[in-house]
Amino acid sequence: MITEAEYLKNYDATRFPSPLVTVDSVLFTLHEGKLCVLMVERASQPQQGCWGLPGGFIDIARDQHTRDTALRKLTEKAGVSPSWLEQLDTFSGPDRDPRGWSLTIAWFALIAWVDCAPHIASVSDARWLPVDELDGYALAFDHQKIIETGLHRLRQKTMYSLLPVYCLPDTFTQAQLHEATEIILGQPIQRKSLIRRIEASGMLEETGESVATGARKARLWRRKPDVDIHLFSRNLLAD
Amino acid sequence: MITEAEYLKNYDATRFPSPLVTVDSVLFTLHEGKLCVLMVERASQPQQGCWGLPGGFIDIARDQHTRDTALRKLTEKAGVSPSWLEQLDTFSGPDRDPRGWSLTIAWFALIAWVDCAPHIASVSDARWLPVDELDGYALAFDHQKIIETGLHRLRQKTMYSLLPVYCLPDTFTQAQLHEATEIILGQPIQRKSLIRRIEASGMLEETGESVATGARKARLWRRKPDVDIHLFSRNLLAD
DNA sequence: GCAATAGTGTCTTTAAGACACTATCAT
DNA sequence: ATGATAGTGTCTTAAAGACACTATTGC
Repeated sequence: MITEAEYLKNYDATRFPSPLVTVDSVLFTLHEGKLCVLMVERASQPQQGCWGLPGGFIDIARDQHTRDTALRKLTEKAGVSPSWLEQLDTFSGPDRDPRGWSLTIAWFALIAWVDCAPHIASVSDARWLPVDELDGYALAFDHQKIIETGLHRLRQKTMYSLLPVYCLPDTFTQAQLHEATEIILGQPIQRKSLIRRIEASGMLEETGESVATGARKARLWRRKPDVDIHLFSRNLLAD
Repeated sequence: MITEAEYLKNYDATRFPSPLVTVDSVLFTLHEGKLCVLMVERASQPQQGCWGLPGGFIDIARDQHTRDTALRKLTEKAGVSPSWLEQLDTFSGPDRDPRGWSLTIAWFALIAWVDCAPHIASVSDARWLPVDELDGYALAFDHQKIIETGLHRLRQKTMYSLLPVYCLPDTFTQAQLHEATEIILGQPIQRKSLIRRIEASGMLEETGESVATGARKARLWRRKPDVDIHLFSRNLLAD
């Protein structure tokens, strides 16, 4: 019987073959009436030239969690950290990456288009692709499946929370939230239902300002500082 | 510019330091009116003698997914594969394991107590621990936190599905499902609500048999073969 | 004034909560 | 027959759906 200290002194982490571990993020935004996902053109092998999710290897010297890895890679590509970031799922297996048995920890993120538009416009390898046009692109590895999982999470959570506010700028109108919700869910939503939810959630507050949108001015709203997301006990579109 | 084939020929997966990757499972069951989690007494270092979740390293020669790793380890410890198995979350960081930067993929599982009682009784290192008595045990690594995350998942999902049926034997009465739901949620549930949900879910069917429970006989139910779980659009206990 | 968008009032619908009622079985 | 547990009927309640109504603004 040895002590833990003795055991650790002699421990060799490379004795057993271990999987290749990466972290990838599905970052959604809304732009011109479409739901888009941030994709990066792969500059190097493998799958060079394909479009892949922003991600990469964990830097065990710098990252305290895989969340840090996700944030680091997203900040590199989008120039800003997302408004929403949560773990999505992991994807693993011997065949998903030609380099061998691999595992990716996928994160799910949201951001307002305006918050990163300038940065993304300035780089040539990152681009917002509308999710309904992904068929036209060669996607790397199993990233198509990861995106679908992210889409499913986005739609589910939109049914029982105000998650779409994290796709909007700091201040926004009820109409913007309404449009965002309809784009994500792909069907019409009663305006009244959303307004009731804004009230009931306690997540949002009026800024006091209004903006002209062509007709009557609309009041501006923002998320209360440091407020947690509110989960409703019923879904929208319950049929 | 090199081709992918040339690149792969020269690829060395050990060039970059990579995290220690494990798979752990939170397997819950119900026994004697208590919610229990399967724990294993650690036979070797690190954290020898502590109680930990059943889990271990991925065997990249045998496991096609981390799900297979979870199943392999659970079958070793519980002697049977769980009725329910889904991915829970990942936990990572430089300090959670003394061997170095580590990552565990946590799975969430349910099984009926009777299905693995004989096997667990036959081994000395695995035991069902009631979740409300875990304070009395030295738990390994961050397994306390992983269990709490599993508990949260179990309680949330119980509010909008019939998930507790996966903690019950193949055939069961409405009263058993009712009791299971109340134990998991920790508060009384209207019998009528559950009966309505059984009907509406389309997941269950009567076996045609009845069992005596002391008074009037109760009808037996089972899950329809290969049926998917039904998600309700409202939660129980919505207040 | 009129068109257009913002915002409200209120009736209907759905599924849960509450709880009393009836049914069946062992004794 | 009685008591206990199984199972039903039905009223109330909470929140979404539907949709018509009023309010405000630019022209």
